[in-house]
Amino acid sequence: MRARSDSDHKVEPRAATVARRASVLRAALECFTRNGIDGTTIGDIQKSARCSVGSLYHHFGSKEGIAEELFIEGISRFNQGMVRRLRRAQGAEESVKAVVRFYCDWSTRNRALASYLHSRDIDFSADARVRLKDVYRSYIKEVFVWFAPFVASGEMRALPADAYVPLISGPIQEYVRRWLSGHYERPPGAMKELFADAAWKAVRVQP
Amino acid sequence: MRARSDSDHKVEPRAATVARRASVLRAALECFTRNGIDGTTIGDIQKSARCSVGSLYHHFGSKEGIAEELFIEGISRFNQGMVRRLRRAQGAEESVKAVVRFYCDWSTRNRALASYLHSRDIDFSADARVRLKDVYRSYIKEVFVWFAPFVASGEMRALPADAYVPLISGPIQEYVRRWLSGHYERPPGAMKELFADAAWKAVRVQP
DNA sequence: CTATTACTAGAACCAGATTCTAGTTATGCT
DNA sequence: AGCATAACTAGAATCTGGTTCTAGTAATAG
Repeated sequence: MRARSDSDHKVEPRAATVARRASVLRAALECFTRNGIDGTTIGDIQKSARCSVGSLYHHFGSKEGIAEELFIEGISRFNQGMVRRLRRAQGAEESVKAVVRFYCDWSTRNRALASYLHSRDIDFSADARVRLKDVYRSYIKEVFVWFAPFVASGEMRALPADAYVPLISGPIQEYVRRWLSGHYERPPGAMKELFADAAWKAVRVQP
Repeated sequence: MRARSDSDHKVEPRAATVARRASVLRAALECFTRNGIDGTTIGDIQKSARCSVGSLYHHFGSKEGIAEELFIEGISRFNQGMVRRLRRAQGAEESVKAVVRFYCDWSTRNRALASYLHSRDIDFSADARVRLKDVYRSYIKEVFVWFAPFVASGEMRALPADAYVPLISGPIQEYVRRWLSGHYERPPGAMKELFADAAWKAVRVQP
């Protein structure tokens, strides 16, 4: 009941592997949040995850590898949530506003991870950058497929493709970033509807 | 012609000091850009700046210290430029659009520094965070003094104070960030007016 | 001209990331 | 079942590179 079809040669990882990787990532996020990335040592993660150095290096290759994995997994989780949320929305206005609201809600609910995701995306290995770009590309495709009909029907403005994300989620993103780094007091929830309205105003047809 | 008033006890740094600090920061930015922060060693910076380890530590205390200084200086330079640009603008609409345009132009002109400024702002020492907050606070005050009359006169919407920056510069910032990390092809200049218009629409009174 | 302080140099040190060797445990195959 | 192979774990040994320390040299003040 867990073997894969015989045409699929990819090996199913052991249950223990999955658990260990997850526990390491959990531990790493905890340490990174408390002491920053540079501030945490392999030893810290090791102790917190109750595993050996060998194990860490077997699964992730390096400290940087752990950081990259955590980042990419976090982004993936966020993207999945967003797509799921979008599919429940009805119509253009609802959809645009759903993007803003989800961004806000998710960041509030997963504060530590959100903070980590904001902290970096440079300094990655070439390999990680490629993986990240793939994740991003497939996400953006799904999102565009969702919105394309609204543009076609004339409900949303026709703009250069790269303009939509900044216009819709730029403001809430910037607010959340500043809130996470302690510059703003009020939780993003307080601004949610304001930014949702602004997003819709920015991309709808008609002033 | 360079002595300070006798009531001022702060010591004027030597010319050589100023030059050395500057050359280290220049070298550091170069290295960070090429190899990332973790990827550059003290030795790299040293070689690139043609100075000794002792000198580096005398001036900056640590590698992190160099990174922080570079960051804070970069932000300050940006802020100064923005304020200067703003003072040349006439009226509310001009001013709002000037913010977007300046952000765009500056990032394009100082690409390496802009990229560095986007790459982090976490992982800083408590001291650096305080300094950064000060820089930011005094900047935001100047900007708000500039815009307050437009709100008072009813040209711009009255909103929670923390909403303006995200609404006005959130989109261009997000676009630039993605452009810098290679996700977007078109230089921000191509989007400048689009985002400037959107910013104005977001904060003006009247739909 | 002397005292003081800013600054530079580079060798020594040391923390902590990474590598290596020797295992142990699970899975697949016959 | 019993063997072969690959996944995984452990922790000691190594090595890179950040930091500290000592001994200076230049500049400024009185």
